[in-house]
Amino acid sequence: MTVRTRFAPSPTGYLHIGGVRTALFNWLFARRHGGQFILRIDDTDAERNRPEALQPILDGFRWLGIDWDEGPDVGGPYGPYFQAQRKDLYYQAAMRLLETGHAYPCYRTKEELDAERKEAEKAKKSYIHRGEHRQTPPDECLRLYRHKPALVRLKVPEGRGVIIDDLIAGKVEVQTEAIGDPVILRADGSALYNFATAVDDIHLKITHVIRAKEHLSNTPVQVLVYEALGASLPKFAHVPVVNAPGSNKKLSKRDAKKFMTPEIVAKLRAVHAVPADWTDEQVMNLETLNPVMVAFYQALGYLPAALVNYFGRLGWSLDDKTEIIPLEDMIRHFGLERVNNSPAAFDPEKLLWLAGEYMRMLPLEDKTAGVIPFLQRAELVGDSVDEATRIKIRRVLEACGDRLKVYSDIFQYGAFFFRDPIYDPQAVQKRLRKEGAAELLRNISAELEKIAPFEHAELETRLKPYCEANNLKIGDLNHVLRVATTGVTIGPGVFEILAILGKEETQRRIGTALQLVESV
RNA sequence: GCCCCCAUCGUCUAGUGGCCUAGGACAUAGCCCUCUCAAGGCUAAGACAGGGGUUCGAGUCCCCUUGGGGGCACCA
Repeated sequence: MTVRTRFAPSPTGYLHIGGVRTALFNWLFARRHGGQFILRIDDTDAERNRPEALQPILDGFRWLGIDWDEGPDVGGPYGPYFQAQRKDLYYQAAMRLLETGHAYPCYRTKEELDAERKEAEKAKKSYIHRGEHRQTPPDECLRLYRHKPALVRLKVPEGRGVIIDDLIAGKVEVQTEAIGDPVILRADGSALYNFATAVDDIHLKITHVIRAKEHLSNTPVQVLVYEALGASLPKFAHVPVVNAPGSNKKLSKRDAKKFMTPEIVAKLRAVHAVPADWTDEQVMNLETLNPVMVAFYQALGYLPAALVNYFGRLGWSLDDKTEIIPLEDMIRHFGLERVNNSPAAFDPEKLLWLAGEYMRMLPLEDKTAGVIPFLQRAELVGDSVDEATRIKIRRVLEACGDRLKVYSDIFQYGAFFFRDPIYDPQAVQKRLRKEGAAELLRNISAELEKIAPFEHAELETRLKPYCEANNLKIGDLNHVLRVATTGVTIGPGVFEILAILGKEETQRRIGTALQLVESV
């Protein structure tokens, strides 16, 4: 039997990290065993469902390279893949249960139920609902239901345990005494989650249900549905939740606001992920781009491979030391046996480190192609990039070396290559407003004028003797030159910078810097 | 309240009774390299939640306590 796994997001929010991790585990497991990975959309809750929230989810998966064999856009033999379009299936299954005596209609009103619940609470007993039609014969139940549709409840068998042999959580047993007869169908004929999920998983021939740990306590009910429907059980694997950084609380999209610190807002502005004329208030209220969402990392220019590696390692390990696990290796070795059975906290710093490692491994050509959209969004290069610009970008990237961990780091290390320097007052104060700095700059300028070709090696071999002759340290010269030509104190090596800028531009910037210093 | 689950450095993890004086990684600190910033190299600090058992021997098995999580819906 071929392995079939599924991920069933509900389009109520955007693709967030915990979901991606769960989806990735499903995907890896399917790929590892040459099976199929299915995307099913749990959109039965019309109130919370936002149709526009689906596209970002699909886009996010595609960006990460998590593809699905069946689901939205691609179809498949067991469709439709939207629960909202599968209502007939649930209804039919519920009718079958009614016929076979595994379910019964329940005419109790909400008020009555609430009262019973309150009573039980008062008596300090847990409330386990058992409807009066449990004992009613199937044909009578069916007749009643046809006559007057109502809630349909599953008849939970009494006096036995339900055992879940979970691939991650181990053996879990629950007594049926602790399970109230669950509603499987509302009076309007719509299905409830626990029922719809089981019906779908049966219909989709899912062999391995890999999902978040919070569903573990739902599983006994679903197992009972499987049994009532006469279906064979899939394997279950409940993946522990992902916790918020530095906490033992589950990472939640409802936490999104908390992540919107001034630092994050500044970061989003820096990468031009939001319109420049937005107020801080507007950016703060943006719920789609924050560290809980995958789109955030895309906007900042994280390499998708790094995210996949990170999420793969969050709760799963290859061995006792491997951190960087290329996708092919992950697929080859992924297994549920090595998934931890305790929650893991999301660590953005380790993710950043991994992003840097992947960026470092990326061929220059790919890096160039990847960084261009970021430069375009910031309007540092035009919409169409000609060959000369492309070569320049490549040279800039080469000069930046391993400094780039994510694409948006280009703004920090290389923006000045594509626009005039923005002189940082502190840098100017420290390096240019020093005694003799202006004169030094003028002298260097004269020296630079004599250098040809204006290349890294030539600059270095000519400027070093100059320093020695004038009793200067190379650093003294470079600091001044760096601030004069870039406006800031950080960046690639100064000789590389000058070579990329070219003699003319270098001289022009030195001139600007001199004017700036002498104007006050 | 009831039911279920979890527990190794700050964080991700290795560990399935002797290989553990508990290994690796991120982060942290120091040093080296160096024109800045990164990167890199070296070094340091840092954990078996607590208490009982079982055993010749326990991070590893059992029980209790504590702490945490999830569920107990006509949400998914």
